[in-house]
Amino acid sequence: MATRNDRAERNDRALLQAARAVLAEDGAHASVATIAARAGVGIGSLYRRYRTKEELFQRLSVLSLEHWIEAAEQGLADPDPWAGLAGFIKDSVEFGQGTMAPIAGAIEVTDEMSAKSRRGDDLLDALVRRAHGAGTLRPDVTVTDISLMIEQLGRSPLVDQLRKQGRDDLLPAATQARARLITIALDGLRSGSPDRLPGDPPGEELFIARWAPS
Amino acid sequence: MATRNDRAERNDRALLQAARAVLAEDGAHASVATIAARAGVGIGSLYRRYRTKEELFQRLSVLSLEHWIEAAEQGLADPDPWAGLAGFIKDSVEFGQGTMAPIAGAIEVTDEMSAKSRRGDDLLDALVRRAHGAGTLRPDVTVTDISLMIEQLGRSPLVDQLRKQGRDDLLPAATQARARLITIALDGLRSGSPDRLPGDPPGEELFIARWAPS
DNA sequence: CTGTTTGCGGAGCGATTCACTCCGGTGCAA
DNA sequence: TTGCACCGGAGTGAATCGCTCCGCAAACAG
Repeated sequence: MATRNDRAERNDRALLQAARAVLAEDGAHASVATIAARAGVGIGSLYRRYRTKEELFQRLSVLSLEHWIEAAEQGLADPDPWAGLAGFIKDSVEFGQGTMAPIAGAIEVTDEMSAKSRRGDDLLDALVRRAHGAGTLRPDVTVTDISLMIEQLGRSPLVDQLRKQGRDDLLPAATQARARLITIALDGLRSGSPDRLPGDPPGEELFIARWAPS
Repeated sequence: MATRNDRAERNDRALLQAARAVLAEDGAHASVATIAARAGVGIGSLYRRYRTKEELFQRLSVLSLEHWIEAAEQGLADPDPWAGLAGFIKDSVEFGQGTMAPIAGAIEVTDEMSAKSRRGDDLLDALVRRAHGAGTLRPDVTVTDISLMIEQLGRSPLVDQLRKQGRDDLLPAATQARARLITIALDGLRSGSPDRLPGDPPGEELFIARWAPS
């Protein structure tokens, strides 16, 4: 029917997907021209849908937060506390939650964003508490440790760069290599690890501060 | 005595240190103006010492590789194979070896760079083989896995961004938080981990390709 | 103390890139 | 065929890039 709307919707999806990819590759200086080109869409069309670059990134943030919430809910739905937590971490890392980090502080946080962020934090908190209760998660690990790990593993310099160089042939190998790292890290999260974690447990203020305007 | 040379040398050190810091914060689009300003040095002075931006980055690469080699030698000097490897990994991550990744492919690789890189690879290989022989390192982990882990942990988006925002008060907490992640990852590297690592072992071609000109 | 040298900081240069505007063209709806 | 909604991308001023050049001050030789 509405072939016009169909196309518009397809363009919108392509734009958001391209924005995520370009953000991962170019980091903070991702340009709208690159995003539009990657989406196969004119710059003019991008600006009809989003009045400004910031608005596009805000929309992208909301979508990422929604994915994050959904993944946490799925993890809680798993009857096995450890499998639920591990699946959530794997999903978040592979989805690329960490790619949002470069724009933190550079865009204004909308009410919708902070609401969804709070909701996600609560879910993750429940997920971690449940794993602690079951005794499968090493007791000295905190929620912030896990958030930090997801962010740290979520940006793969190697994958980003290979993509930028157009070495798409090596991409599967690089992604697989990262999957191995995730497994290693997850094993380190299990109970019964030999070393005590050093230092004081990190607080939430680390993650709150970064979204403050610079 | 040679107060002139003294000052020049101090400037040079400040430049290199600033270059490393700015590279960590701004990534690929680190500008010479920013580097000079951070070092408290005029742009003109920077260009007396290094004919071009590329030359500065090449020098920085050599110094990083030298640190990498030295850390590996120290690790091999440790009589305990596991402690030697773990210390090497910790040192490399905290030194920030990963911050060099953004300029890979953007600068030409000098002969000195590739020679030192080869030397470092050999040392790391020996370090890993020794740990495997002692049985303390999980057998399915390869040298590439470890290189990748160092790079992945070596860039801390959180630390970089907090520094960019001038929240120096939170820096110690953020660094400490990363130290916890290193411990977790190291525990995951130990023998006796429950999960087999997924996928095929990654090959070296991943790291070789990235230094090729795009 | 004087004249020379040496390294210094930063204004300025052309080229490039940025986010964003504006308009002629295209193809669907009637 | 006519009207028009939407599209792509050339164009715009501003900002930033790597780099050059020059006036200046301090350290040297005499």
